[in-house]
Amino acid sequence: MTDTSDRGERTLIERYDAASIEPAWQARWTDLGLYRTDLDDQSRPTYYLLTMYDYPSGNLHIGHWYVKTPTDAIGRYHRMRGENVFMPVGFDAFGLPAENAAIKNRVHPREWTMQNIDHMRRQLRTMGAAFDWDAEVVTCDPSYYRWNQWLFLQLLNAGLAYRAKAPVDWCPNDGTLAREQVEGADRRCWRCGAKVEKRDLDQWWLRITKYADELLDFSGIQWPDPIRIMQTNWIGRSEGGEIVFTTAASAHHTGGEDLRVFTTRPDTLFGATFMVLAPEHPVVASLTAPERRAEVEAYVAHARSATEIERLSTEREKTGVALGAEAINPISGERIPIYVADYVLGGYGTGAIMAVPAHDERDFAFATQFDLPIRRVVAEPGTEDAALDEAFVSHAPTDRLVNSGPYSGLPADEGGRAIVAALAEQGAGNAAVTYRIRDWLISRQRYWGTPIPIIHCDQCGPVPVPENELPVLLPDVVDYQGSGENPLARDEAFLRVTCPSCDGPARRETDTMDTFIDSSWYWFRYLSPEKAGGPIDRALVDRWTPVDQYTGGAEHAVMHLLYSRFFTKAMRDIGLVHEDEPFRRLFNQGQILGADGERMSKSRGNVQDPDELIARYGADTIRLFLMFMGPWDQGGPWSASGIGGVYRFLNRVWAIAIDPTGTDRGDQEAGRLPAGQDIGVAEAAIRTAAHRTLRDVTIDYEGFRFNTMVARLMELSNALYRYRGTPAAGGRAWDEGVRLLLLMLAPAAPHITEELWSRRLATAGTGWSSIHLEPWPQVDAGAVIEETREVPVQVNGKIRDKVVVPADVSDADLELAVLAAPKVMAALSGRTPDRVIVAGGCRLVNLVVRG
RNA sequence: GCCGGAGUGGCGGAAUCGGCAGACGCGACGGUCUCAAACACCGUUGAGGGCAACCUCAUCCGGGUUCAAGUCCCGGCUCCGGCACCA
Repeated sequence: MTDTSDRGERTLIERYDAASIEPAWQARWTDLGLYRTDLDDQSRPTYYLLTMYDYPSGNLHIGHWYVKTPTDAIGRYHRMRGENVFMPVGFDAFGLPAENAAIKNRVHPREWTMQNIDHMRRQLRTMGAAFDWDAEVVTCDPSYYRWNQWLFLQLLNAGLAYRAKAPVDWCPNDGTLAREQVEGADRRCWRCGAKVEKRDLDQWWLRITKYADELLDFSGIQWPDPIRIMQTNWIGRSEGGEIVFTTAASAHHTGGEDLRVFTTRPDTLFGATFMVLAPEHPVVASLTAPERRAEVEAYVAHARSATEIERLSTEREKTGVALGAEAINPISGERIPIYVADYVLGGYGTGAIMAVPAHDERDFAFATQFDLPIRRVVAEPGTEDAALDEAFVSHAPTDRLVNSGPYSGLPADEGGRAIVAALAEQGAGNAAVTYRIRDWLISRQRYWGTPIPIIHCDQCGPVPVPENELPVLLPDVVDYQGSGENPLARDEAFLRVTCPSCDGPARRETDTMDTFIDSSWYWFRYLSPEKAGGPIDRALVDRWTPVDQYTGGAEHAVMHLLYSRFFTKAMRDIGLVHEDEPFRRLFNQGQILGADGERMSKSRGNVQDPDELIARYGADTIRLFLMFMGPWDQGGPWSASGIGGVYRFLNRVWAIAIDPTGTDRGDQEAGRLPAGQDIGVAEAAIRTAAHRTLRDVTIDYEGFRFNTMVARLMELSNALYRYRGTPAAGGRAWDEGVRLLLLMLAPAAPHITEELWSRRLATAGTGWSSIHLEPWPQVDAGAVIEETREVPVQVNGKIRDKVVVPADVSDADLELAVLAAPKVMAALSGRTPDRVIVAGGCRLVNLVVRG
C-alpha cells in the first residue's frame, strides 16, 4: 500500500499503479480474513453464491476469469446489501485428462493433478476475488471421495443403484474409450489407430428415470427458460400407448410371440403397414428367416457401430432389412412385414415400433425407400382422398379417422382412446408413458476416479463394502498405462479380498465412478469440508442451502445440472437433506473462445493467458474489461482490443478521486464550467448524474448486466471529469459523486476502489475500514426527477422534429405543442393529421396523414 | 440430424411491454500539449447524396402484420453450445 503521509509534498499527480496496489490489498484482505464466512452468523440473511468448480487442467486462462470475476462482483454487491455471503472454490480433480497426461508423460495422475491445483490456487488469488479458501473441496482427496462411496451405498440400499450390461466403445489395445477418443467416420482409436468395437460390460447405473416426472417440475426454482426447455426435452416424456402385436406363424417360426410397441399415436393403428425392430431388439435373431440371416446379421453388426446421432439423423437415407417374418395387428388382424432398422433405438420405448408411414415422417421416408404401402387413417374433413406427398403428422381437434374399420368417422383423439380401450379389454395394449432419458451409467473403466465400493464374490455375487471399511482407497502405485484391461484389475493387492459376507475369496470392483458424481453434491460439502462423521453437516445445510445463486457455463445445461437435481432429490428421499432442489437461481454465462473462434484448448494453441495482461494493466482492468465486453451470457471470441479504454477509465477514476483540482494539458477549456452553467447548475447536474447512475447500476447488478453497468460508470466518470479543475470540483456534490462512483465500482474493481477509499478516509482523518464492508448507497429520489423531457415527433412514421415539454405534460397539451413545432408544420404542409398517436407514457408522437 | 442460443457501424456491443437504431468503448481521422515521438487531452466518425436547411438508405436474407418492426408472425441462411465415457 502506498504511504499517504507525503502526498502533500508531491508536485506531480501520483499515477495509478495497479502492480503496487493489488498484491498489497490482496495480502491485507487475507490477513484480515475479510472473506472468511462465519457460517454460524445468525444476524444477517445468508447468500450462498456458487460458481462451478474447475477441472485442474494446469493453467488458469482468461475463460476462468470470465466465469469467476463477474460472480465475485455479484458476491461483493450482495455483501454490501447486508447479506452474509458464502463463496467457496474447489477442484473437480478426478477425470480423464490426468490419466491421459500420465500415460503421455509418465507422471502419476495424483502428482500431475496436485501440482496443477497448487499452481491454479496461486493464479486464482491474483483475481482479487472474495473466495472463502477455508471451504475448499478437492474431489480426488479420500476425505471427499469416501463420501461418494458412502452415498453410492445409500443409493444401493434405497434401490436407486443397480447393475446391468451396457455397450462401450472398446479398443483392443487401450480398452474403453470416451466418445472424444474415437476418431473419424471409420471409428478408430485416437491413441493407436486400431478399429474401435463395441463391447457389452456389466456396469453400475443410477435410477434417475425414477425421478423423471419430478425433474420435469421446475416450479421451485428460477432457472432460465432455455435450460428448462433443454432439460424438459432431454427427459422427453411421451404419453401414448403400448400395443401388443403377435408374430405370425411362418415356415421357419411357430409364431404367437408378443411384440410390444410403444406409440404416441394409437389412433393411427389401422395405418400400420409394417413394423420395425431396433437392431438391439432381443427377438431379431429368432424371427429372422434362414435365407435372410446373413443380411440381417451384417446389418445389425453395422448398426451397432453407428452413433446415435447418425442413426437419428433425418437427413440420412433410411436403411433397414426385412426379417422375412410378419406380425399380426391386434385390432385388424392384418399381417404386416417386420423390418430391422437403425432409426429405431433399442433403449427407447420398447425398442419396437408399428410404422405408420402416412402419419410419421421417419416411417414415411422408410416406406418410400422400401416401396411399402402408405395408408391414410387420419384426415381433415374433406381431405380423406387427398394424395399424401409427405407424412400428415399434425393433429387438430377436427381431424377424423378414416380407413379404420368401426372407428372410421370418429374424431382422431376419441378414436385413439377407443382403440386403446378395446385393446386393453383383450389384453393387447394399455395407455403408457415413456421417456427419452435413460438411467445414469456411472461405471468407468479408469484408474483416476472414485473406486466403486463393491466386492464380487462367486458365492454371494456383488456385495457392498461395509461402511466402516470406507474409504476404499485408490491404490497409489498402479499400472495405469493403457493395455486394454482396467488399471485397478492389475493391482493384485487391491483386487484380492475376502468376501465381507462369506469370508470366501473375492475380488474388488475395478470400475471407478463417473466424475459427474463428484459434482452432484459438492456444494453440500463446501459447508463442512473437514467433517469426518458424515458427508454433510445437516444444520449448516439446512441453514445455507439451496444455493441462492449458481453460475456456470451453458455447456452443462443438461447433464451436470440434471444430475445435481437428481442427487438432491435422492439425498432427500434417503433422509440426508430436506430440500427438493440444489440451486434456487441459475445463470449460464457464455464461453470465451480463442481468438480463432474455437474453444480454448492447449492442443489448439489458442489459450489466452491472463498473466501478461495482469502485468500490463492489473487485475481490476481485466475484470472490468471482461464484464464490459458484452452480455455475460453470450461469451465470444477473445480479443484484447478495447482493454486500453477500460484502463483509461480507471486512470480517470484515479485522477478524479485523487486530484479534483488538476487539469489536463491540451485541454483549452480546462478549469472552466460548461457554457451557461454556474456552480449551482453544475452541482445539480453532478448530483443528478450520480444518483441516476446509482439507480441504473443497481438494476444492472441485480440483472447481471455488467456490460451496461460499466458503461454507466464510464458515463458518470466522464461527467465528473468534465468538472475536474472547475469551481465545482471538490465541492459537496462532487464529493458525493466521487463517493458513489467508488462504492458502485467496488464490487467490480475491488483493488483500486479500496485504495482510493482508504485515501479518502485518511484525508478525512477517519479510521480505516474496508470499502467492501460499506453498505450499498441509497438513491436520492429527488435528485433523479426530470423537469422537462424531449419528445420525438413522427409524421407518417418518420422522425421530423422534437419538442421539449414539461415532464408531466398531458396528452392534449403535448398534441398542441407538437402541432406548433416548425418542422412538423413544414412536414404537414397545411394538411390536418388523420390520426394522432401518442405512444404510452408520452414517449413519442406519430401524426398520420393520408395522401 | 435433433434440442437450445446468437446474427445490429471497420470492431466489441446498446436499445427488446412494438415507439428517437448505434449508449459506452475500441479503431480511424483532425487538433492541443511536446524539440519530436509516445502518453494524455479536445473534437469528428453508420452508408450515400446535397452549397445548405435537409433528403434517401440501413439491424443476416426473403415475405407478412402494424400508425410505427432490430423487437411480433411465416420461410430460409450462417455461427456457437449440448446430444448421455471431455468436464
